[in-house]
Amino acid sequence: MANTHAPATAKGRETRERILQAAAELIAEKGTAGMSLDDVRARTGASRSQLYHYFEDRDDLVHAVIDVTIDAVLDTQGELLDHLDSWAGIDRWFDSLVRHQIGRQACGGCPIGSLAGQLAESDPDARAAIAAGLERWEAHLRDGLTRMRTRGKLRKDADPAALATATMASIQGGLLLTQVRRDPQQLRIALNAARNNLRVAAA
Amino acid sequence: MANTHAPATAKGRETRERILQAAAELIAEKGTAGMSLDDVRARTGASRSQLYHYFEDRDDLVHAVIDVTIDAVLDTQGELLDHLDSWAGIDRWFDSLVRHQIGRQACGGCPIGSLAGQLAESDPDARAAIAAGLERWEAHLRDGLTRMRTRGKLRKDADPAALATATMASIQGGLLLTQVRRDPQQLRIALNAARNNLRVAAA
DNA sequence: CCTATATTGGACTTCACGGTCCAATATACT
DNA sequence: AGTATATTGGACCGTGAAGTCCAATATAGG
Repeated sequence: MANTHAPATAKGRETRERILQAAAELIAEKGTAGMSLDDVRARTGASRSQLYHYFEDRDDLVHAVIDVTIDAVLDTQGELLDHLDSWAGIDRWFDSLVRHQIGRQACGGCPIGSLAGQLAESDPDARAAIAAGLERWEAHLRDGLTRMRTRGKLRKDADPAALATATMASIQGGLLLTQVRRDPQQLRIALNAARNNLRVAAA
Repeated sequence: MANTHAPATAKGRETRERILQAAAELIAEKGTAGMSLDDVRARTGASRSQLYHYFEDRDDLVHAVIDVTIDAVLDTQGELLDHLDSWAGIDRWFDSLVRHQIGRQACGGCPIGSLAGQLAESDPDARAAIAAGLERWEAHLRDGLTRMRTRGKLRKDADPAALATATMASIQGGLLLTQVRRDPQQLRIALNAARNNLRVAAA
Protein backbone atom coordinates (compact mmCIF):
# COMPACT_ATOMS: atom_id res chain seq x y z
CA MET A 1 0.00 0.00 0.00
CA ALA A 2 2.87 2.30 0.82
CA ASN A 3 4.15 2.80 -2.67
CA THR A 4 0.96 2.17 -4.57
CA HIS A 5 -0.88 5.37 -5.14
CA ALA A 6 -4.46 5.29 -6.21
CA PRO A 7 -4.81 7.86 -8.97
CA ALA A 8 -5.89 11.20 -7.54
CA THR A 9 -6.55 13.04 -10.78
CA ALA A 10 -8.41 12.29 -13.97
CA LYS A 11 -5.11 12.12 -15.83
CA GLY A 12 -3.77 9.66 -13.32
CA ARG A 13 -6.83 7.46 -13.60
CA GLU A 14 -6.48 7.49 -17.34
CA THR A 15 -2.83 6.47 -17.19
CA ARG A 16 -3.51 3.67 -14.76
CA GLU A 17 -6.30 2.46 -16.96
CA ARG A 18 -4.12 2.50 -20.08
CA ILE A 19 -1.46 0.48 -18.33
CA LEU A 20 -3.93 -2.03 -16.98
CA GLN A 21 -5.62 -2.42 -20.33
CA ALA A 22 -2.35 -2.98 -22.18
CA ALA A 23 -1.17 -5.46 -19.57
CA ALA A 24 -4.43 -7.39 -19.87
CA GLU A 25 -4.08 -7.56 -23.64
CA LEU A 26 -0.48 -8.67 -23.45
CA ILE A 27 -1.26 -11.34 -20.91
CA ALA A 28 -4.09 -12.59 -23.09
CA GLU A 29 -1.72 -12.71 -26.05
CA LYS A 30 1.44 -14.09 -24.51
CA GLY A 31 0.50 -15.42 -21.12
CA THR A 32 1.34 -13.98 -17.72
CA ALA A 33 4.94 -15.15 -17.85
CA GLY A 34 5.28 -13.90 -21.40
CA MET A 35 4.32 -10.34 -20.61
CA SER A 36 7.11 -8.01 -19.58
CA LEU A 37 6.89 -4.55 -18.14
CA ASP A 38 8.85 -3.32 -21.13
CA ASP A 39 6.10 -4.72 -23.33
CA VAL A 40 3.61 -2.67 -21.39
CA ARG A 41 5.78 0.40 -21.67
CA ALA A 42 6.16 -0.08 -25.40
CA ARG A 43 2.43 -0.46 -25.93
CA THR A 44 1.42 2.48 -23.76
CA GLY A 45 4.35 4.85 -24.03
CA ALA A 46 4.38 4.93 -20.25
CA SER A 47 7.60 5.35 -18.32
CA ARG A 48 8.95 3.02 -15.67
CA SER A 49 7.90 5.46 -12.98
CA GLN A 50 4.33 5.36 -14.10
CA LEU A 51 4.16 1.60 -13.76
CA TYR A 52 5.60 1.69 -10.29
CA HIS A 53 3.56 4.69 -9.30
CA TYR A 54 0.28 2.92 -9.84
CA PHE A 55 1.30 -0.65 -9.05
CA GLU A 56 3.46 -2.07 -6.27
CA ASP A 57 5.34 -4.33 -8.60
CA ARG A 58 4.86 -6.80 -11.43
CA ASP A 59 2.83 -9.11 -9.24
CA ASP A 60 0.47 -6.37 -8.21
CA LEU A 61 -0.13 -5.53 -11.85
CA VAL A 62 -0.83 -9.15 -12.71
CA HIS A 63 -3.33 -9.42 -9.91
CA ALA A 64 -5.04 -6.28 -11.09
CA VAL A 65 -5.21 -7.82 -14.55
CA ILE A 66 -6.90 -10.89 -13.11
CA ASP A 67 -9.63 -8.76 -11.58
CA VAL A 68 -10.13 -6.71 -14.69
CA THR A 69 -10.22 -9.84 -16.84
CA ILE A 70 -12.88 -11.47 -14.71
CA ASP A 71 -14.99 -8.34 -14.88
CA ALA A 72 -14.53 -8.17 -18.63
CA VAL A 73 -15.65 -11.76 -19.15
CA LEU A 74 -18.76 -11.29 -17.06
CA ASP A 75 -19.48 -7.95 -18.70
CA THR A 76 -19.19 -9.47 -22.15
CA GLN A 77 -21.95 -11.91 -21.32
CA GLY A 78 -23.94 -9.03 -19.97
CA GLU A 79 -27.57 -9.58 -19.22
CA LEU A 80 -27.57 -13.00 -20.81
CA LEU A 81 -26.41 -14.14 -17.39
CA ASP A 82 -29.54 -12.76 -15.78
CA HIS A 83 -31.88 -14.93 -17.81
CA LEU A 84 -30.53 -18.39 -17.20
CA ASP A 85 -33.84 -19.44 -15.71
CA SER A 86 -35.43 -20.78 -18.87
CA TRP A 87 -34.41 -23.23 -21.57
CA ALA A 88 -34.58 -20.43 -24.09
CA GLY A 89 -32.36 -18.20 -21.98
CA ILE A 90 -29.81 -20.96 -21.55
CA ASP A 91 -29.83 -21.68 -25.26
CA ARG A 92 -29.29 -18.01 -26.06
CA TRP A 93 -26.38 -17.99 -23.68
CA PHE A 94 -24.81 -21.09 -25.24
CA ASP A 95 -25.32 -19.70 -28.72
CA SER A 96 -23.67 -16.46 -27.77
CA LEU A 97 -20.65 -18.29 -26.36
CA VAL A 98 -20.23 -20.23 -29.57
CA ARG A 99 -20.71 -17.14 -31.70
CA HIS A 100 -18.09 -15.36 -29.68
CA GLN A 101 -15.58 -18.12 -30.36
CA ILE A 102 -16.37 -18.07 -34.04
CA GLY A 103 -15.79 -14.34 -33.97
CA ARG A 104 -12.33 -14.64 -32.49
CA GLN A 105 -11.54 -17.54 -34.77
CA ALA A 106 -11.22 -20.05 -31.97
CA CYS A 107 -8.25 -18.23 -30.51
CA GLY A 108 -7.55 -17.58 -26.88
CA GLY A 109 -9.85 -19.96 -25.09
CA CYS A 110 -11.45 -18.64 -21.92
CA PRO A 111 -9.48 -15.71 -20.50
CA ILE A 112 -10.25 -16.83 -16.98
CA GLY A 113 -9.53 -20.47 -17.67
CA SER A 114 -6.23 -19.58 -19.28
CA LEU A 115 -5.19 -17.59 -16.25
CA ALA A 116 -6.22 -20.50 -14.07
CA GLY A 117 -4.00 -22.93 -15.93
CA GLN A 118 -1.06 -20.57 -15.73
CA LEU A 119 -1.31 -19.46 -12.13
CA ALA A 120 -3.22 -22.05 -10.13
CA GLU A 121 -0.13 -23.93 -9.02
CA SER A 122 2.34 -21.13 -8.61
CA ASP A 123 0.33 -18.28 -7.13
CA PRO A 124 -2.13 -19.10 -4.35
CA ASP A 125 -3.58 -15.59 -4.24
CA ALA A 126 -4.18 -15.64 -7.95
CA ARG A 127 -5.81 -19.05 -7.65
CA ALA A 128 -8.16 -17.74 -5.00
CA ALA A 129 -9.08 -14.70 -7.08
CA ILE A 130 -9.74 -16.86 -10.12
CA ALA A 131 -11.79 -19.29 -8.08
CA ALA A 132 -13.85 -16.36 -6.85
CA GLY A 133 -14.36 -15.16 -10.39
CA LEU A 134 -15.49 -18.55 -11.62
CA GLU A 135 -17.80 -18.76 -8.65
CA ARG A 136 -19.41 -15.42 -9.53
CA TRP A 137 -19.91 -16.73 -13.04
CA GLU A 138 -21.29 -20.10 -11.99
CA ALA A 139 -23.60 -18.47 -9.46
CA HIS A 140 -25.62 -16.87 -12.25
CA LEU A 141 -26.39 -20.28 -13.72
CA ARG A 142 -26.96 -21.91 -10.36
CA ASP A 143 -29.42 -19.20 -9.41
CA GLY A 144 -31.21 -19.50 -12.72
CA LEU A 145 -31.51 -23.27 -12.36
CA THR A 146 -32.78 -22.88 -8.83
CA ARG A 147 -35.51 -20.58 -10.08
CA MET A 148 -36.39 -23.13 -12.74
CA ARG A 149 -36.71 -25.82 -10.13
CA THR A 150 -38.93 -23.59 -8.05
CA ARG A 151 -41.12 -22.99 -11.06
CA GLY A 152 -41.36 -26.70 -11.71
CA LYS A 153 -39.23 -26.67 -14.84
CA LEU A 154 -36.68 -28.90 -13.14
CA ARG A 155 -37.39 -31.97 -11.08
CA LYS A 156 -37.68 -31.38 -7.37
CA ASP A 157 -34.66 -33.60 -6.73
CA ALA A 158 -32.46 -31.83 -9.28
CA ASP A 159 -29.26 -30.36 -7.88
CA PRO A 160 -28.74 -26.86 -9.32
CA ALA A 161 -25.27 -26.57 -7.84
CA ALA A 162 -24.03 -29.77 -9.45
CA LEU A 163 -25.77 -28.97 -12.74
CA ALA A 164 -24.13 -25.55 -12.80
CA THR A 165 -20.71 -27.00 -12.03
CA ALA A 166 -21.00 -29.63 -14.73
CA THR A 167 -22.04 -26.97 -17.22
CA MET A 168 -19.07 -24.79 -16.31
CA ALA A 169 -16.82 -27.78 -16.83
CA SER A 170 -18.25 -28.30 -20.31
CA ILE A 171 -17.71 -24.64 -21.10
CA GLN A 172 -14.13 -24.61 -19.91
CA GLY A 173 -13.29 -27.92 -21.51
CA GLY A 174 -15.07 -27.02 -24.70
CA LEU A 175 -13.14 -23.77 -24.89
CA LEU A 176 -9.88 -25.58 -24.32
CA LEU A 177 -10.58 -28.02 -27.13
CA THR A 178 -11.72 -25.16 -29.33
CA GLN A 179 -8.48 -23.35 -28.65
CA VAL A 180 -6.21 -26.35 -29.18
CA ARG A 181 -8.01 -27.54 -32.29
CA ARG A 182 -8.79 -24.11 -33.63
CA ASP A 183 -12.35 -25.24 -34.17
CA PRO A 184 -15.31 -23.49 -32.55
CA GLN A 185 -17.48 -26.55 -33.17
CA GLN A 186 -15.69 -28.23 -30.29
CA LEU A 187 -17.42 -25.82 -27.94
CA ARG A 188 -20.73 -26.42 -29.70
CA ILE A 189 -20.43 -30.15 -29.14
CA ALA A 190 -19.51 -29.68 -25.50
CA LEU A 191 -22.44 -27.34 -24.93
CA ASN A 192 -24.89 -29.69 -26.62
CA ALA A 193 -23.77 -32.34 -24.18
CA ALA A 194 -24.15 -29.92 -21.29
CA ARG A 195 -27.65 -29.20 -22.50
CA ASN A 196 -28.46 -32.91 -22.60
CA ASN A 197 -27.31 -33.23 -19.03
CA LEU A 198 -29.52 -30.34 -17.96
CA ARG A 199 -32.44 -31.86 -19.81
CA VAL A 200 -32.07 -35.08 -17.89
CA ALA A 201 -33.06 -33.05 -14.85
CA ALA A 202 -36.04 -31.44 -16.55
CA ALA A 203 -39.41 -32.03 -14.93
CA MET B 1 19.49 -31.35 -36.23
CA ALA B 2 23.11 -30.32 -36.62
CA ASN B 3 23.89 -29.80 -32.99
CA THR B 4 21.45 -32.25 -31.48
CA HIS B 5 23.10 -35.58 -30.96
CA ALA B 6 21.00 -38.61 -30.31
CA PRO B 7 22.67 -40.48 -27.48
CA ALA B 8 25.04 -43.12 -28.83
CA THR B 9 25.87 -44.88 -25.61
CA ALA B 10 23.89 -46.23 -22.68
CA LYS B 11 25.36 -43.53 -20.48
CA GLY B 12 24.29 -40.88 -22.94
CA ARG B 13 20.79 -42.25 -23.12
CA GLU B 14 20.60 -42.22 -19.36
CA THR B 15 21.74 -38.61 -19.17
CA ARG B 16 19.29 -37.46 -21.80
CA GLU B 17 16.53 -39.28 -19.96
CA ARG B 18 17.43 -37.68 -16.64
CA ILE B 19 17.36 -34.22 -18.18
CA LEU B 20 14.06 -34.82 -19.90
CA GLN B 21 12.49 -36.26 -16.79
CA ALA B 22 13.60 -33.33 -14.62
CA ALA B 23 12.43 -30.81 -17.20
CA ALA B 24 9.04 -32.50 -17.36
CA GLU B 25 8.69 -32.36 -13.59
CA LEU B 26 9.74 -28.73 -13.43
CA ILE B 27 7.34 -27.75 -16.18
CA ALA B 28 4.55 -29.57 -14.39
CA GLU B 29 5.42 -27.71 -11.21
CA LYS B 30 6.15 -24.22 -12.46
CA GLY B 31 4.88 -24.06 -16.00
CA THR B 32 6.86 -23.93 -19.22
CA ALA B 33 7.85 -20.30 -18.75
CA GLY B 34 8.71 -20.92 -15.11
CA MET B 35 11.23 -23.63 -15.84
CA SER B 36 14.81 -22.50 -16.44
CA LEU B 37 17.72 -24.52 -17.71
CA ASP B 38 19.48 -23.73 -14.47
CA ASP B 39 16.61 -25.39 -12.65
CA VAL B 40 17.15 -28.47 -14.74
CA ARG B 41 20.87 -28.39 -14.07
CA ALA B 42 20.30 -28.04 -10.34
CA ARG B 43 17.92 -30.97 -10.25
CA THR B 44 20.04 -33.29 -12.38
CA GLY B 45 23.58 -32.16 -11.66
CA ALA B 46 24.04 -31.94 -15.41
CA SER B 47 26.32 -29.35 -16.95
CA ARG B 48 25.37 -26.78 -19.55
CA SER B 49 27.12 -28.80 -22.20
CA GLN B 50 25.00 -31.81 -21.51
CA LEU B 51 21.80 -29.86 -22.04
CA TYR B 52 23.00 -28.46 -25.33
CA HIS B 53 24.51 -31.74 -26.35
CA TYR B 54 21.19 -33.57 -26.29
CA PHE B 55 18.85 -30.71 -27.14
CA GLU B 56 19.10 -27.94 -29.72
CA ASP B 57 17.99 -25.28 -27.31
CA ARG B 58 15.39 -24.53 -24.69
CA ASP B 59 12.59 -24.82 -27.21
CA ASP B 60 13.70 -28.22 -28.35
CA LEU B 61 13.71 -29.41 -24.76
CA VAL B 62 10.21 -28.07 -24.16
CA HIS B 63 8.92 -29.83 -27.23
CA ALA B 64 10.52 -33.05 -26.08
CA VAL B 65 8.78 -32.59 -22.74
CA ILE B 66 5.46 -32.22 -24.50
CA ASP B 67 5.91 -35.57 -26.19
CA VAL B 68 7.04 -37.29 -23.05
CA THR B 69 4.17 -35.79 -21.08
CA ILE B 70 1.58 -37.01 -23.55
CA ASP B 71 3.04 -40.48 -23.43
CA ALA B 72 3.05 -40.40 -19.65
CA VAL B 73 -0.60 -39.40 -19.45
CA LEU B 74 -1.66 -42.16 -21.81
CA ASP B 75 0.56 -44.67 -20.06
CA THR B 76 -0.88 -43.79 -16.68
CA GLN B 77 -4.33 -44.72 -17.92
CA GLY B 78 -2.87 -47.89 -19.31
CA GLU B 79 -5.18 -50.59 -20.46
CA LEU B 80 -8.21 -48.81 -19.06
CA LEU B 81 -8.17 -47.02 -22.40
CA ASP B 82 -8.55 -50.30 -24.24
CA HIS B 83 -11.83 -51.21 -22.57
CA LEU B 84 -13.95 -48.14 -23.24
CA ASP B 85 -16.44 -50.27 -25.11
CA SER B 86 -18.74 -51.05 -22.21
CA TRP B 87 -20.49 -49.00 -19.55
CA ALA B 88 -18.52 -50.84 -16.90
CA GLY B 89 -15.23 -50.06 -18.66
CA ILE B 90 -16.13 -46.40 -18.97
CA ASP B 91 -17.12 -46.22 -15.32
CA ARG B 92 -13.85 -47.82 -14.29
CA TRP B 93 -12.02 -45.24 -16.37
CA PHE B 94 -13.92 -42.32 -14.82
CA ASP B 95 -13.39 -43.72 -11.33
CA SER B 96 -9.70 -44.04 -11.93
CA LEU B 97 -9.47 -40.44 -13.12
CA VAL B 98 -11.18 -39.20 -10.00
CA ARG B 99 -9.08 -41.41 -7.76
CA HIS B 100 -5.98 -40.07 -9.41
CA GLN B 101 -7.00 -36.51 -8.62
CA ILE B 102 -7.76 -37.41 -5.03
CA GLY B 103 -4.32 -38.97 -4.82
CA ARG B 104 -2.58 -35.80 -5.97
CA GLN B 105 -4.82 -33.69 -3.78
CA ALA B 106 -6.43 -31.90 -6.67
CA CYS B 107 -3.15 -30.32 -7.72
CA GLY B 108 -1.87 -29.89 -11.24
CA GLY B 109 -4.90 -30.41 -13.39
CA CYS B 110 -4.37 -32.30 -16.62
CA PRO B 111 -0.71 -32.16 -17.67
CA ILE B 112 -1.71 -32.00 -21.31
CA GLY B 113 -4.44 -29.46 -20.74
CA SER B 114 -2.06 -27.27 -18.75
CA LEU B 115 0.46 -27.31 -21.55
CA ALA B 116 -2.31 -26.46 -23.97
CA GLY B 117 -3.34 -23.39 -22.02
CA GLN B 118 0.24 -22.20 -21.79
CA LEU B 119 1.40 -22.81 -25.34
CA ALA B 120 -1.60 -22.91 -27.66
CA GLU B 121 -1.40 -19.22 -28.55
CA SER B 122 2.32 -18.65 -28.54
CA ASP B 123 3.76 -21.81 -30.07
CA PRO B 124 2.03 -23.26 -33.14
CA ASP B 125 4.20 -26.36 -33.20
CA ALA B 126 3.45 -27.07 -29.59
CA ARG B 127 -0.23 -26.55 -30.23
CA ALA B 128 -0.15 -29.08 -33.03
CA ALA B 129 1.69 -31.62 -30.90
CA ILE B 130 -0.77 -31.17 -28.06
CA ALA B 131 -3.69 -31.46 -30.43
CA ALA B 132 -2.23 -34.71 -31.72
CA GLY B 133 -1.85 -35.98 -28.17
CA LEU B 134 -5.44 -35.15 -27.27
CA GLU B 135 -6.55 -36.80 -30.45
CA ARG B 136 -4.71 -40.01 -29.56
CA TRP B 137 -6.44 -39.94 -26.20
CA GLU B 138 -9.88 -39.18 -27.57
CA ALA B 139 -9.50 -41.88 -30.23
CA HIS B 140 -9.52 -44.59 -27.58
CA LEU B 141 -12.94 -43.47 -26.38
CA ARG B 142 -14.27 -42.88 -29.87
CA ASP B 143 -13.24 -46.36 -30.90
CA GLY B 144 -14.78 -47.87 -27.81
CA LEU B 145 -18.05 -46.06 -28.41
CA THR B 146 -18.04 -47.13 -32.02
CA ARG B 147 -17.71 -50.74 -30.93
CA MET B 148 -20.59 -50.22 -28.51
CA ARG B 149 -22.75 -48.90 -31.30
CA THR B 150 -21.86 -51.86 -33.47
CA ARG B 151 -22.86 -54.18 -30.65
CA GLY B 152 -26.14 -52.40 -30.24
CA LYS B 153 -25.31 -50.80 -26.90
CA LEU B 154 -25.62 -47.36 -28.46
CA ARG B 155 -28.37 -46.16 -30.75
CA LYS B 156 -27.64 -46.53 -34.44
CA ASP B 157 -27.82 -42.75 -34.89
CA ALA B 158 -25.42 -42.04 -32.04
CA ASP B 159 -22.33 -40.05 -33.01
CA PRO B 160 -19.27 -41.61 -31.34
CA ALA B 161 -17.02 -38.77 -32.45
CA ALA B 162 -19.20 -36.09 -30.89
CA LEU B 163 -19.79 -38.16 -27.77
CA ALA B 164 -16.07 -38.66 -27.35
CA THR B 165 -15.36 -34.96 -27.85
CA ALA B 166 -17.97 -33.92 -25.34
CA THR B 167 -16.56 -36.38 -22.83
CA MET B 168 -13.06 -35.01 -23.32
CA ALA B 169 -14.39 -31.54 -22.73
CA SER B 170 -15.94 -32.64 -19.45
CA ILE B 171 -12.68 -34.24 -18.41
CA GLN B 172 -10.60 -31.18 -19.22
CA GLY B 173 -13.09 -28.76 -17.72
CA GLY B 174 -13.60 -30.93 -14.69
CA LEU B 175 -9.87 -31.09 -14.13
CA LEU B 176 -9.56 -27.34 -14.46
CA LEU B 177 -12.27 -26.75 -11.87
CA THR B 178 -10.71 -29.38 -9.64
CA GLN B 179 -7.40 -27.61 -9.89
CA VAL B 180 -8.74 -24.12 -9.30
CA ARG B 181 -11.01 -25.14 -6.45
CA ARG B 182 -8.69 -27.73 -5.00
CA ASP B 183 -11.62 -30.13 -4.89
CA PRO B 184 -11.58 -33.48 -6.72
CA GLN B 185 -15.37 -33.67 -6.50
CA GLN B 186 -15.50 -31.08 -9.26
CA LEU B 187 -14.20 -33.72 -11.63
CA ARG B 188 -16.64 -36.26 -10.26
CA ILE B 189 -19.54 -33.94 -10.99
CA ALA B 190 -18.29 -33.23 -14.50
CA LEU B 191 -17.86 -36.92 -15.23
CA ASN B 192 -21.31 -37.79 -13.92
CA ALA B 193 -22.68 -35.28 -16.39
CA ALA B 194 -20.57 -36.75 -19.16
CA ARG B 195 -21.96 -40.15 -18.28
CA ASN B 196 -25.51 -38.81 -18.45
CA ASN B 197 -24.81 -37.47 -21.89
CA LEU B 198 -23.47 -40.83 -23.03
CA ARG B 199 -26.51 -42.57 -21.57
CA VAL B 200 -28.79 -40.38 -23.62
CA ALA B 201 -27.32 -42.16 -26.64
CA ALA B 202 -27.76 -45.63 -25.15
CA ALA B 203 -29.88 -48.03 -27.13
C1' DC C 1 46.26 -50.71 -26.55
C1' DC C 2 44.91 -46.99 -29.54
C1' DT C 3 42.25 -43.94 -31.86
C1' DA C 4 37.91 -41.91 -33.12
C1' DT C 5 33.99 -40.38 -31.18
C1' DA C 6 30.81 -39.52 -27.47
C1' DT C 7 30.35 -37.19 -23.30
C1' DT C 8 31.26 -33.78 -19.85
C1' DG C 9 32.93 -29.45 -17.09
C1' DG C 10 32.62 -24.94 -16.67
C1' DA C 11 34.22 -20.26 -17.86
C1' DC C 12 32.49 -16.64 -20.52
C1' DT C 13 29.29 -13.51 -23.12
C1' DT C 14 25.14 -11.21 -23.93
C1' DC C 15 21.03 -9.39 -22.85
C1' DA C 16 16.30 -8.83 -21.12
C1' DC C 17 14.06 -7.95 -17.18
C1' DG C 18 12.48 -6.24 -12.64
C1' DG C 19 13.30 -2.80 -9.65
C1' DT C 20 15.35 1.76 -7.46
C1' DC C 21 16.18 6.53 -7.41
C1' DC C 22 16.02 11.40 -8.05
C1' DA C 23 14.98 15.23 -10.28
C1' DA C 24 11.66 17.61 -13.50
C1' DT C 25 7.04 18.89 -14.62
C1' DA C 26 2.07 19.20 -14.28
C1' DT C 27 -2.06 19.74 -11.52
C1' DA C 28 -5.07 20.96 -7.70
C1' DC C 29 -6.28 23.94 -4.11
C1' DT C 30 -6.31 28.02 -1.21
C1' DA D 1 0.08 33.51 -7.47
C1' DG D 2 2.05 30.12 -4.62
C1' DT D 3 2.57 25.90 -2.40
C1' DA D 4 1.71 21.07 -1.77
C1' DT D 5 1.03 17.05 -4.06
C1' DA D 6 0.44 14.12 -8.06
C1' DT D 7 2.55 12.67 -12.09
C1' DT D 8 6.28 11.71 -15.21
C1' DG D 9 11.11 10.92 -17.52
C1' DG D 10 14.76 8.20 -17.68
C1' DA D 11 19.41 6.94 -15.99
C1' DC D 12 21.14 3.33 -13.36
C1' DC D 13 21.78 -1.25 -11.01
C1' DG D 14 21.78 -6.25 -10.02
C1' DT D 15 20.36 -10.62 -11.38
C1' DG D 16 19.15 -14.50 -13.78
C1' DA D 17 18.77 -16.77 -17.92
C1' DA D 18 19.96 -18.49 -22.61
C1' DG D 19 23.47 -19.64 -25.35
C1' DT D 20 28.75 -20.26 -27.02
C1' DC D 21 33.14 -22.22 -26.79
C1' DC D 22 37.03 -25.06 -25.90
C1' DA D 23 39.41 -28.16 -23.51
C1' DA D 24 39.25 -32.43 -20.60
C1' DT D 25 37.66 -37.05 -19.91
C1' DA D 26 35.26 -41.38 -20.81
C1' DT D 27 33.82 -45.02 -23.89
C1' DA D 28 33.50 -48.08 -27.96
C1' DG D 29 35.47 -50.80 -31.47
C1' DG D 30 39.22 -52.49 -34.04
